[in-house]
Amino acid sequence: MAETDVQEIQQTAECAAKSTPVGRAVMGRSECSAALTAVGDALYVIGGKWKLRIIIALTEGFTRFNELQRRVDGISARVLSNELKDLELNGFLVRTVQAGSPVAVEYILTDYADTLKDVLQSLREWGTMHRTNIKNRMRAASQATS
Amino acid sequence: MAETDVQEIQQTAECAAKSTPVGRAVMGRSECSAALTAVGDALYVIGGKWKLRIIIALTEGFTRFNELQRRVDGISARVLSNELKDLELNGFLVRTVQAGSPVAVEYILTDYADTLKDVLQSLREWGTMHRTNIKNRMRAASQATS
DNA sequence: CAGGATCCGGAATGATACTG
DNA sequence: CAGTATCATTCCGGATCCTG
Repeated sequence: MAETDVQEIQQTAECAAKSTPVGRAVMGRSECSAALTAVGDALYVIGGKWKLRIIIALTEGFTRFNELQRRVDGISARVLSNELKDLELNGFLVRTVQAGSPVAVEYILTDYADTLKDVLQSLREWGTMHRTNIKNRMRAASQATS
Repeated sequence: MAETDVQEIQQTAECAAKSTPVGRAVMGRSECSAALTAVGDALYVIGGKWKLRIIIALTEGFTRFNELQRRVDGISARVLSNELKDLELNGFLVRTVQAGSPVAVEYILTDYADTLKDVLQSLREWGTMHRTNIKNRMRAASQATS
C-alpha cells in the first residue's frame, strides 16, 4: 500500500503545470504527481468549512438566504454572503432576484454543481462510516474502564 | 433534483445527534439531513488545506518529514508538524522512530487511511475535470475577444 | 427579507532562529 | 534530520448597526 498503484496514475505527463490558483502559474518546485495537483485544484474551489455544506443545503431545496443560514447552522450572514458570491463566481449556482414586497432572492444550483455528486456521496459515506467508528471506539474504551 | 432523493437519505433517524466535534453535543437548531451531518463530520476530520494532500503524499511513499515538506509544497514545518499530530490522533498514520546518526522518523499510513480511497479518487477525478474545464473556458473567452 | 459596512479580538500562519 | 520556540502579521469570523 505504500507503493504507488499503477492504475492510479494515468497522467504522469503534463505535470509541472500551473497548480492551485488555476489561472496563474505557481508551481513551487515541480509539484507533480497528478493526484496531488488534481486534489489541490479541487480543494482550492470547494475546500473550506462551508462550500460543500452550502451546496448540500441547496440540493435539498433551501434556496433563500435566511433559510440557508438557518440550515447550514453555524454560519454567519457575512460569511454565507461571501461564500455564495464565491460559489457563483465558480459557476456552481446562480442568484436570481424577483422583485416584490419583500424582495425574493433565490440561489439555484447549476448543472456544474451536479458534477460534484460523486465527491459528495463518497464524502458522505465516509462521514457516516467514521461516526459509527468513533462510537464503537468510545464504547470499547468505556468498557475497558469499567 | 431539488427534492431530496429517497435513496440518498437512509438514516433519517438519529439525527439531531452530536455533530462536528464528535465527542461534544453541539446541535445548534436541529441540524438534520444525514448528508449535512455526515459531510460535516468528514470535513471536521479531513477538512482543511493540508490533511488530504499529506495523506496523498504518504501514499506515494514520502514517509520522512523533510521529504513530505518538500513534496506538499507550500506547507511550513510548523504546520506540517501540527497536521501530522492531528492525523496521528485520528488514526490515519503512525509515527515510527528509529535511532541512528541522523535519527530516522517515518510516517506510515494505517489501514484506516485506506478507507479514504473513494473520497480521494472522486476528488481527484473532479479536480482533473475541473482543470480542463477551466482551460476550455479561458480558450473560449480569448477567442471571443479576438 | 437580503445583505453591505464597520469594528474588533483571537486564531492561524510565515519567517527566523534554535535544539537534540 | 526532525522538529520546537518566539515573534510579527495576517486574516477569519463574530457582533453590531444600517439600508433598500
